[in-house]
Amino acid sequence: MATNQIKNESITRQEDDFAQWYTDVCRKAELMDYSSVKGFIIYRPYGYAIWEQIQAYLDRRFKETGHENVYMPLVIPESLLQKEKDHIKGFAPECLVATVGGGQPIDDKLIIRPTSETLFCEHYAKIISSYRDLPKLYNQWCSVVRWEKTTRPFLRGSEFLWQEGHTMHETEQEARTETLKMLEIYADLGRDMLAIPFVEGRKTDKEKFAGALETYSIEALMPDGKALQSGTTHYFGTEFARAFNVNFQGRDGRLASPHQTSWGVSTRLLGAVIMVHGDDNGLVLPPLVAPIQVVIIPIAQQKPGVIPAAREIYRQYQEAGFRVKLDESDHTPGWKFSEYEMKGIPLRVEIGPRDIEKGVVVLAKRNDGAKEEVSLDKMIESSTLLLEKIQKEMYEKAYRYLLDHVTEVHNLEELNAALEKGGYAKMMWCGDEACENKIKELTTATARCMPFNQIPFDDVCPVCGKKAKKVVLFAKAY
RNA sequence: CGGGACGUAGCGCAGCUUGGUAGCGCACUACCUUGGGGUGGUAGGGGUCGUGAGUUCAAAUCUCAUCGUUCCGACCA
Repeated sequence: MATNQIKNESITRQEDDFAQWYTDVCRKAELMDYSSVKGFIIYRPYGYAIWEQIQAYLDRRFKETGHENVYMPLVIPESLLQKEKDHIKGFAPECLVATVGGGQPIDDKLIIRPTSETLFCEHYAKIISSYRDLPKLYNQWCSVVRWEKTTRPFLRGSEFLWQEGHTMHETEQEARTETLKMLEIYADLGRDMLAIPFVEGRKTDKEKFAGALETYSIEALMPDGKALQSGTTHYFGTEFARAFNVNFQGRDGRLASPHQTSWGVSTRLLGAVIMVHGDDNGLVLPPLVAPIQVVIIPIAQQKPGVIPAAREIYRQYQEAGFRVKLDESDHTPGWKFSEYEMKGIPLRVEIGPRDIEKGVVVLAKRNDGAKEEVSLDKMIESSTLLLEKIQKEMYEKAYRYLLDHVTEVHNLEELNAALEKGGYAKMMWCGDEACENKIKELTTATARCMPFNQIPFDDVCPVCGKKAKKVVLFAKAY
């Protein structure tokens, strides 16, 4: 029987209820658990390990590009957060506020950080005084709190883990370059590690970050046809710097305001990985992000010679640098197959009496269920190639799906049809927010981004009929 | 924040309509069996029925409130 016909009965099938499938996978693959407070989840070891893989990649890339890690306080005095008016306007509705400390009321209430621009600015004001102090390229790994009304594991939580980079630059050009450079690193993460093709682009004014002059994002497309904003970078100009009195003496001797950026990705990326690659048997992890890349399942393990053979195989994988697990527990092989499929482990190695006799192992790919027998001396080499192949196949599958779900539309009927099908409706747009609002009203879809790849294909905006200026992707979004 | 559904053992559920002091499957423990797709069996352990009030001789069951989960909307990474 073909592997991919065996369905794990303990999770809802995608086609029956995609949202329920997602929640089932999150819990049954032991990625997370609910806590007793709404929107605050427990990141279980396996889920956290995936995040650690992402962290390791990004942390290396950040450091290679000159960034330093710092840590800012958890709380922001209300008075500080209020200094930049667009910023506070954007975040005030979702702030969690501490009003009592040690049994006494706190006069200047403490806001649990929803993001840390203000803290960074306050600090930068103290440590920047000359162009020689620039650029400042800081990043922090932390969690932030935003009091969300509707929460879903990884996709939207009241607390989530992320990194937030905050940089200050001498010139506008340098800051703008930084904004785009960090977006590229995020796109690399998708392409090189997560096997997710992100659409890169600029946000419309309506969708940009509170207080930013420009926001860029990477957008991923989920199998239910909805888009997921997976990371953002912002160019702030000097607005925050001026509000917080961050200034420096320039090369010309005059006082100037530095140009600022911020950028972040969060544990939402886990949600993207789960949805983009998962199937009815559970999670499917790209090899490069998988905490365990290879799982070894001994068959008839109580028969003499099986466990020693399995351990020897384990040793070889370890020595070759694979992230490998050997499961010697006394569950049946069938149980173990299901278990590790649920957890999305890219490659399974089966070793039993028949294989030992023949001097082979069976290798099974998680992404498509394909099985093959290889001789022991080719095992490591084959596994290396298979993991590369899996990574590539997963990216290509996701990329094909993306291409199939970008539809050029020339009028509102086509827009509706494209959104009905799922995915992005690619449209020429006049640039007027009123047209954006109208589309949202009619379809609930929002402008995801103006992609970098701007190839005009029509002259007029389908909503108002005026001259079109930009290519915009609309989609329903998480 | 609006609308729906749901909270009973670690997980998934039945019991509620018609109140009488809690049950099933999985998981867990022990032993046997089996092992190449969640083996089969025997014997066990575990629950103040989300929480708080109320009605009643008596509440998992009826009433009200509250908290949480989930789905669909509006708002946001």
